[in-house]
Amino acid sequence: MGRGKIEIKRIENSTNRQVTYSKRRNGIMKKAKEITVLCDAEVSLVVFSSTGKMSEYCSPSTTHLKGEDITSLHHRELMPIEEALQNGLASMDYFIMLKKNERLLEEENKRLMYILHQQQLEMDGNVREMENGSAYNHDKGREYPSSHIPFGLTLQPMRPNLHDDK
Amino acid sequence: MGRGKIEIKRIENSTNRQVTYSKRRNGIMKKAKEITVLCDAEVSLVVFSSTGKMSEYCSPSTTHLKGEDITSLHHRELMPIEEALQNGLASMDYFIMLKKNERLLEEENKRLMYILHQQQLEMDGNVREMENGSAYNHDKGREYPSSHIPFGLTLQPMRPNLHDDK
DNA sequence: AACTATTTATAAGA
DNA sequence: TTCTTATAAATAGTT
Repeated sequence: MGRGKIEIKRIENSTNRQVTYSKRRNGIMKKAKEITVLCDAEVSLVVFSSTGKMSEYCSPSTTHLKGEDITSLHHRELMPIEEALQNGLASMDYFIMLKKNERLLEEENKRLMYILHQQQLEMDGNVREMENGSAYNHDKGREYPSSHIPFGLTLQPMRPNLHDDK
Repeated sequence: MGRGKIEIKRIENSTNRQVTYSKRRNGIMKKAKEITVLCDAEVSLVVFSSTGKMSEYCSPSTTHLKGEDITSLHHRELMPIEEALQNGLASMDYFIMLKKNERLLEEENKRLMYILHQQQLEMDGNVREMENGSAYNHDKGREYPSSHIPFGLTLQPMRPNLHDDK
């Protein structure tokens, strides 16, 4: 879409490549914002130029979960994962599932950090309260202020041989 | 770019919104591929529809780290994170940084799982070898087969009050 | 799922 | 580089 048609292959001229990069980066960022607004979508877009410079766009609700989304998100996405874990799926399956939702990955990361911290407290002999139930807490939202992170899924990390354990 | 000009605001009609989403998602994915090829760029694009369905494009070298990229990636991205952790930044800062790169988030998740497992082994009294150094391992790639995950960054999760610890 | 009238993006030129 | 503009490409509304 310009004065002439171009083939989609690497632009060898470095100056042209940079100019085209700049124009098209602006274009794709604009498109990302538009689809977010028009279609109520969530978008994460990260672009690195060949010189290593990063540009990024992230739709607002991807950064922080909105309260009203949490329950439906849980039922749509977390429950199947929880069931899969309870059925003893190995960690690779677990990650393949997690990969389907970046927010989950981020939250799971936070929760792992929390569990890790709890374990460290326990190892240090100064744990206060350590839940051992497996039920997901349906009552609370899933925002994790740095000072207090609720305990969620009971994870069974890195136990690859539980498939037939039932 | 259509029969009529539209305002960039949420499309209220659900059917139209879905149709537009589908068209524009295809469009932005195409743009992502094109800028990758034309400009030798790296792109990560993840889009969620309002119904929660994910589509993603990831330029080839972003999907799986190529050997030759690892060192430069490490210096560009991991080192600052490692330094930040060692300087005692709280977990929120940590995640904001991690958020800049989905690969890092996923890998960090795997590593947390690994550390967690190691701790569990240690608590069970059957740990075999537990590294305690903090140096990142430059010699190996960063793929994590489920059977053996290398130990990477030494994390200090959930210690929000270390800022002035130096 | 196609079709097309228009708008939008952008390649090349200034 | 930034601005311009002819043209290619994307897509809104229609069938």
